[in-house]
Amino acid sequence: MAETRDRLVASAAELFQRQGFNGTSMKQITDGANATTGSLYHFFPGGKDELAAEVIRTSGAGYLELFQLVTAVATSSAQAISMLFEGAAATLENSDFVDACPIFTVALEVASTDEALRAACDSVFATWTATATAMFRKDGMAPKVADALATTAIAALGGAFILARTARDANRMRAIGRNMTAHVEAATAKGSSG
Amino acid sequence: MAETRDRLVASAAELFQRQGFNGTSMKQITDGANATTGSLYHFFPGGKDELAAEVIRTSGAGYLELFQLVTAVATSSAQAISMLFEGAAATLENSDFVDACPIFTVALEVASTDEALRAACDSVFATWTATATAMFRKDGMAPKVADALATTAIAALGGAFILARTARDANRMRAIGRNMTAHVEAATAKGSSG
DNA sequence: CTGGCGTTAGAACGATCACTCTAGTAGAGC
DNA sequence: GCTCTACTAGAGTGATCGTTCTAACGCCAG
Repeated sequence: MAETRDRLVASAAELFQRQGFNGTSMKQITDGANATTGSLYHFFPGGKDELAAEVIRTSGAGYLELFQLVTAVATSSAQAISMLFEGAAATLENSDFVDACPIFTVALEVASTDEALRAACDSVFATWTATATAMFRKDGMAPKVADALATTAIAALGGAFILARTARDANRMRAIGRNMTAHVEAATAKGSSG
Repeated sequence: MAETRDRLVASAAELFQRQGFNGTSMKQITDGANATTGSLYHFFPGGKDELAAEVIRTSGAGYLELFQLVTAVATSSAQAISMLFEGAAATLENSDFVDACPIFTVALEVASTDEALRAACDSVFATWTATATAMFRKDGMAPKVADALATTAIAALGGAFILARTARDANRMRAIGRNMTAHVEAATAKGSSG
């Protein structure tokens, strides 16, 4: 049963995205994973911090893969952004607004209090930004411009999670998505012409 | 000494923006306010939840006032947005990246687990959105367009707090601010001409 | 001085926290 | 069969959690 470790990570990820890092207890994690305390500390001797770091890495890599899939399918950067926000809106609706991104949530919560987790979140954001930057650069955008635009898109997505979930209204996510799509379209036009 | 209540709210607000709702204990709050448990439960019989709701209301009103001040000084909507992000970037730098907005933080943390706090955060976001919407409407924007743009700007600010604080880099906040400023400029031009 | 009121003081409560520890099971290699 | 290793099981640790409770304080009214 090497799957126990995976179940623990999955359980923690789900709980973190619903109730955050500090709001989630080890007991909830083991219960959700059908595992025991002994197993948890066998796989993660570093305790909650080590488990959380693994959750952030794993989830971060998963979302990155998802984004790369979207960019592969999309016919333009703007469409990729549009699909990204629409997907997030659908996820929110389908989970009755309980599921947000665990990384945004944990990042905001522990950035000032847990250096290891802060660094882990930062690494994940860096991979996302790099991928989005590469996409925008294909449109002929200058490196700095593409990087700033990628950062903006990710920030808008993170903020959209906050607002949409707090309002329990996925249309808020969609409205933000439309604005970002238009912004990317404008930036793309300018970048490829200039 | 009616100030004890205020000190408790101020202490809680500061702690919440640094370490979140669940990451902050009642002892930390009373210590920071130079108050005792008895005083805390005298002023807030509803406990941590009631205190947090008051923090959200008070902080929310404070930021609203600040934003209204900015709009009064700014010569355009775009400039107001620019000033807003610049101010946030400066705050982050001056606090060595420990101080974020307590409302964004608490909202993301408890939106799924504490209905009263979720509603309190939602109310605050609604006042912010309404004020920003009104500003954009003065530029001739249609109601729905203005509302979506206001929502986008606030989301970008919230997300910018996450990214800038996690990266410990205020320039990330500034880059996002420049993008949003440009986006508002474009929307303003379109709104007032169409 | 006496009584009442708003506030403070902080000990004490049961619950739960993250975590440790010892005992045990299951399967592979010999 | 035996041993070794990987993993599971869960009771137990002290600390800390949010909260309750009783006692007392300072101050004004009579």
